[in-house]
Amino acid sequence: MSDADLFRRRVLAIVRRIPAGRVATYGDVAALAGAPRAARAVGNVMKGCNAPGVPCHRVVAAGGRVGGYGGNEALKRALLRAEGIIVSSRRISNFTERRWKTRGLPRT
DNA sequence: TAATTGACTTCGC
DNA sequence: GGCGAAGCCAATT
Repeated sequence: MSDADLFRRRVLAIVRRIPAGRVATYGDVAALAGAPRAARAVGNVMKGCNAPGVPCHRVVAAGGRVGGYGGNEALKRALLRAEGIIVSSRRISNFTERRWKTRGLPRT
């Protein structure tokens, strides 16, 4: 078990904790995982999406952008919308409300 | 071990 | 709103 594996496990655990109808950004997940600048690394972990029960579609990009989904970005939008998240083209309209906040403080 | 890649983020044009 | 460049981190080859 290497640190990298631990990081991946941590990311998956965090994503799994995202409640339905809420979304978190790659940066947020990365920060919770212990690497505030590892948004890209989080993306790499999600790419695997090996763990079942992990709603990878609830992880979106910063600024309310949907981000990607292995090429099935349309599916991701559909899943999010099905959970009450309003998505326009590639942006989440109510992103600020639906964002999964652990501290309740938006960045200033 | 080194180089490349990617579901990122931010800034500038 | 769209496109490109630089910076960042971990996984993969």
